[in-house]
Amino acid sequence: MTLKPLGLKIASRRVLSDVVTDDLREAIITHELEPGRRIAEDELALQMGVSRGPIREALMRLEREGLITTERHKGARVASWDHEDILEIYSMRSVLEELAIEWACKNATALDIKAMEDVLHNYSKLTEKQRTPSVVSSIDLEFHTALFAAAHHDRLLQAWTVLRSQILAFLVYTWSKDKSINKTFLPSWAPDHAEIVEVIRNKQTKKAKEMLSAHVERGFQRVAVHFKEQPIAAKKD
Amino acid sequence: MTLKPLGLKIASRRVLSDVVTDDLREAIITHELEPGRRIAEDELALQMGVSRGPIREALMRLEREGLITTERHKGARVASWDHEDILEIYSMRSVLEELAIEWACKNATALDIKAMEDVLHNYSKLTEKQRTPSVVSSIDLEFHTALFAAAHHDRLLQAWTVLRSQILAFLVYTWSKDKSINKTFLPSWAPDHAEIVEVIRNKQTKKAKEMLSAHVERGFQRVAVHFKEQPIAAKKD
DNA sequence: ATAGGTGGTATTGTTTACAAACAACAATTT
DNA sequence: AAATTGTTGTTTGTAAACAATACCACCTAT
Repeated sequence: MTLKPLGLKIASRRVLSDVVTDDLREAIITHELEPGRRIAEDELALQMGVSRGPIREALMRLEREGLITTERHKGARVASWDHEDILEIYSMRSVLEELAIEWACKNATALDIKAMEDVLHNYSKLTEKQRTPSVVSSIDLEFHTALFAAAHHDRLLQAWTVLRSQILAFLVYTWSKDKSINKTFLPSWAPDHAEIVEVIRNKQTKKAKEMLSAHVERGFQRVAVHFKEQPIAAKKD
Repeated sequence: MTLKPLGLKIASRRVLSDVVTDDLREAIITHELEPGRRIAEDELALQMGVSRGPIREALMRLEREGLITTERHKGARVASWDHEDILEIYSMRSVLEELAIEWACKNATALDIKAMEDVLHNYSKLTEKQRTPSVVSSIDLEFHTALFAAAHHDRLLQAWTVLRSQILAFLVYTWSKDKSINKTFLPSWAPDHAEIVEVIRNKQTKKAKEMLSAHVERGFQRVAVHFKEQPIAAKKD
């Protein structure tokens, strides 16, 4: 008579450097740490109550994600974004998502489709007031993450993870300054994404790629207007 | 009367973790460390005569490059490659190179073009005997690196750097086992790549993308036959 | 007054020591 | 004999001290 072992959820063995990484990422995305801001290892270690080891590890990971930049013997700074960065990020995103949806049409399981539909469902449950820039941005990227997961292409998913962090880092801030988004973007969000799920389910690869390409392009246009040749923050001391 | 300071080439302030990273990468690419091999921090630190700090940093970087895999509290292993990996890598490479050549057609400077031609020139200077798998692989990837550099797209170049390491890691080994390569691949290398330079110079974007797509596809076909459903090394120990 | 050297200070790079987690095996119980 | 528990050894995670580097202000000499 053995007890069923399930339900315990052992909390996935998080280690200090994981906690530091997540906290720092969150601080950067919310602009609690503004772009261009200097990050000293000692200062951060003291503030978070850990030694410099986990801090250094977290900084390396966030550098890989493109959220900070580092120089030899000079330390780290929160990344800042200009028009060129937006162009790079969205051009990259475009080709990656096209590849993703192509693979998703081939490899998506019923479970993968359901995961995407769950995101749509979660969005539909939001009240008017809950649709803040931060929440909608997260859900939007959550959908696309589900799409990349459905491709079953490890390297592609990893590349997306990097882009995703960078997109979140400027998107939340950008949208919070753009009230018009609520009228032009929110109403079409659910039908647009439902349409994407549908073509994947039907494995209409060609149509899927065209739709997603246009989808990403529209996203780029919405964001790009906020980065007309001027950085949102210059590198400061 | 001050001496002219130039010529010293201070070697760009390489730091211990850089040396460890490069040495380890080299060892993995040459299969001095075979795929699946366990890497213990202590052992490696002792062997290279440094402490575990720089070792850990190097391991993290190589994990980012996809040359090793790590698990919580369980350490690192040299990555091993199977058919699925090759499929992922070349599908990724295909879309990245198409984006690269598109941007290169727009942004390449005379210097960028010259850099690519220099690679062609270096290849042409090789004697028959110097055209070993290792040397030709390196020069081939060097050309494509010059192509990505010509795109002037930082994130794209970085993504290529990751793929490049992985490709080198299995290519050198694979080709060393394939004598037929010498007859089918080597003779067409120079004209194929000269053609690519030409369309970039003439900014024939559409034609360039088609050519490069076919070029990568041929590369995939050459490699894929060596990975028919069986890994080149199973995880051992 | 300015160019160039000089030293102090703050910060990163590295080492060493210690703690915690994991894996393998021995001992004990049923 | 099988399974569970305890123990031991190995390896990674973390902390804290030490060394090297870069930055900045000051000083000196022409």
